Amino acid sequence: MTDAPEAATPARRRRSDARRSIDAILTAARTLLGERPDASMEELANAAGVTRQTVYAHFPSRDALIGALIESAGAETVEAVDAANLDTVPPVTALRRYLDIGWQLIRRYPYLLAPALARTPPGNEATHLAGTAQLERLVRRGQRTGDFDPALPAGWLAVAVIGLGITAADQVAAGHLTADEAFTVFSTSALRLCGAASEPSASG
Amino acid sequence: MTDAPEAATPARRRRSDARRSIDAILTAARTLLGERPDASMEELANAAGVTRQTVYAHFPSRDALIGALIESAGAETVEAVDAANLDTVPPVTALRRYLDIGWQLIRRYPYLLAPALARTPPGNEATHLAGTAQLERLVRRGQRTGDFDPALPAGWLAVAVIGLGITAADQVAAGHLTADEAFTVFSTSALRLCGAASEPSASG
DNA sequence: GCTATCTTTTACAAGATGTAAGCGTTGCTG
DNA sequence: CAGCAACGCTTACATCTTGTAAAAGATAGC
Repeated sequence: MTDAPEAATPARRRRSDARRSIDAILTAARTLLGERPDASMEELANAAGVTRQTVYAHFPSRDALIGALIESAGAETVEAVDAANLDTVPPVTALRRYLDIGWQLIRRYPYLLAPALARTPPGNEATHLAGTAQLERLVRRGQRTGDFDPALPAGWLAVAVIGLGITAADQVAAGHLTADEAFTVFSTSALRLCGAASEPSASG
Repeated sequence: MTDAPEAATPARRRRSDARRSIDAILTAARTLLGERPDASMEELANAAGVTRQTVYAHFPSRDALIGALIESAGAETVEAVDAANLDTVPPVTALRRYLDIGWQLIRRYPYLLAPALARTPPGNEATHLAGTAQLERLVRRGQRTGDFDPALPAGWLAVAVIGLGITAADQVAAGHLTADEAFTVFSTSALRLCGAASEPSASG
């Protein structure tokens, strides 16, 4: 999950306290950046219980740290989606499951949609793209089977659905919707956008 | 249009060169921040042909400058929407016009959706809200007349449509779509989201 | 216990944001 | 046209933040 900073070195042996520090930094950054995306490196280090230089010892720059966070959350989600066996269920059901997983991602890692962090640091677009690629494949399958409207390109629908999720999360953050309300309108909107035949929004 | 920085002082008399400086700063900031949202105040000042301190003479802080930009663009758009007489045409037509105006706003002022600028500086949420309020009213009218699906709350649909526009603009910026393609899928998606009966996407 | 590794301390450099005072310049206005 | 007030420019300073660097102390692993 929480991968080593340098992706180049395949499996460098680290001392236990080093791993502990890295984990503490990532955890502290997750929570603190979720509240204040412009927190300084010093604040991050203090929250993690280490000094600023220790942070730099593991992450060469601020962008690298943020990149590790995004990478971590993205990989986790891709894994969850893969484990959900979306290819073996009807497209509408698969989309519902995908929305559910994606919504949990946004809720658990609110820092992901913090404006200052939204600009993807170069290098880790791969994971982000992997997430949308999964959705795009799902949409394309649904269009082939006739469950989704093929009028709009699958690539667009994928990013549009993700955009709707971000909008919904923003509404929660702004206090305009509760989390449950937001997920309901998000799901309904995403299904409608994909042209799915309107079905009862039964959970599960 | 380009209003004075301090909204408190109602109509303070300014010298002509002061107005010229303010205008040069705003214009330069528009273009430069559109390209590089993290441009420094010094770069902004140089682009405007003034010194950094002159910028600070008119805008007390960076956020204040950005706020003035957003305020300016927002007011301009609200004005354009008001002038479009959206209340006197069928809701679907009105929505099409609104999408057109909104799209032009995004295209003309790409800096508006730059991540670093997206966090609205406190104080000028009013104009932004005014823009969505217009859309929300439009959607609500369409729901009353039966042209739009009333299943989803109008407030959500309004922000969701705007979110779709931002997503579409992002796709253009990322080079995944041309501007024309993006507007097409954006319009189609927005209409579908509102539950508008599918009509030929005739322009005008 | 020894040693490589990790953390901390201390120091430095660069860049950005703001603040402030002094002086020259420009544009109104009488 | 002359004077005054407003305005812009220069210079200087303070602070915060990022990032680099080296040396000394602490710790884990063997």
